[in-house]
Amino acid sequence: MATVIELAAEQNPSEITTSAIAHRMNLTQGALFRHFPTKDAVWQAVMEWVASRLLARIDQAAAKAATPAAALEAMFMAHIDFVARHPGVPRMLFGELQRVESTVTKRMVQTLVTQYSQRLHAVIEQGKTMGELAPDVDANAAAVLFIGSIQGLVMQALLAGNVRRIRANAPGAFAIFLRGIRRSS
Amino acid sequence: MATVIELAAEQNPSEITTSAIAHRMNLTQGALFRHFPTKDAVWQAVMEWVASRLLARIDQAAAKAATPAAALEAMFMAHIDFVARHPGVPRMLFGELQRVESTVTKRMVQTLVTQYSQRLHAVIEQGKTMGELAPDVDANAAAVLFIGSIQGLVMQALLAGNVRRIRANAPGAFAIFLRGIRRSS
DNA sequence: AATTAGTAAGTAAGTGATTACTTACTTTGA
DNA sequence: TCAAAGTAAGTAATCACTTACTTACTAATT
Repeated sequence: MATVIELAAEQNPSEITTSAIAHRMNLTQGALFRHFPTKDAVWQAVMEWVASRLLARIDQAAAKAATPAAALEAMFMAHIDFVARHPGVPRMLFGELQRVESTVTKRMVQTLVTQYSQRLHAVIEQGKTMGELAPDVDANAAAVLFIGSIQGLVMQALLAGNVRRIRANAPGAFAIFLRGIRRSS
Repeated sequence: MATVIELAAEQNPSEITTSAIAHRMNLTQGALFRHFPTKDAVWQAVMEWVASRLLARIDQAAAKAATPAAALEAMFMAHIDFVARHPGVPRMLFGELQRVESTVTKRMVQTLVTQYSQRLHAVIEQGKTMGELAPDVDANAAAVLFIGSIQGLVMQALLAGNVRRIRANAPGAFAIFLRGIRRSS
């Protein structure tokens, strides 16, 4: 699984072959099929790994924060950090969403995004009741914008071919987002 | 080219075969190679078509607007409209950006995004000097967020499998974005 | 303690399906 | 008449997956 994520950082995830995975592990291609029945099973295992790790990091970051706005910022930065550490992950997730047929792996990404959105929704609503965020904010739109901001940063990194830069640009993007939902003083 | 964009709306763009394109055009696969030397040449033609049309729509929308903020909104909605009309386009662009090697088509997407960002940058700076937008706004971060918002909406549509809904959710997302860069009264 | 049997993990060389692209030949229209 | 546009049947490469066989180790039986 670590090998697949590593390869996804170096090439188009949909073009990762079983041969490439095995070769990177210093194995022959056939050996891979002693441990996974199909290639799709490999992807399912990888997706499961990604989903659990990412959500755990997000939750951990949010738990430490004092206020809802601080929680959003911590979640944002934790996500950016996760992506910077594993540049192959967003590529894999995007790639899966491209599929039209409802494959098992696509559905796993769908549930991941759903769970992510629910967490955002909860924090935003909490921020509204606590008076930290504007009461007329559309929580759904804010969640979309939150995830979209990260996507935008990732895209910029893909364009520049520089994954490190994503960390430098993240605070600026989040600042605008927060200003867009914060209660005006 | 229209056929490719049509197919990209129905399946993973990277899995579109020359056979599928030809069949949709009621031709045999070989006939396609009378008009294009390679499959990549087809993609280059498609990308050129997309880039010129999208930028033209954006410029047209911006020209009609009275103020910079109105121009941003018009550009946003024009982009959303374009995507809703051609659901295959964002999938193609995302797919190209996934590539690691610097292919001709990837570079075309890169220039498209660069030109797009330059236009956004100009409008935002204009809005700052006219006092409509906050003077301390990071124009680069704002441009990333603008494009990211659209990506977020597209992703939501891909998740739901419903491209129409993107039009309904667009105003809410843009409202938060604008609030994030507008000069506080 | 020594032999035997069984098993998980590996290799190397297939297989059939699919793909972009080619070739030899035919049709069509100005 | 001739060139552009089309067809049908290739071709070589690549892919996921299979098969036949080997190796290293463990457990059970003698």
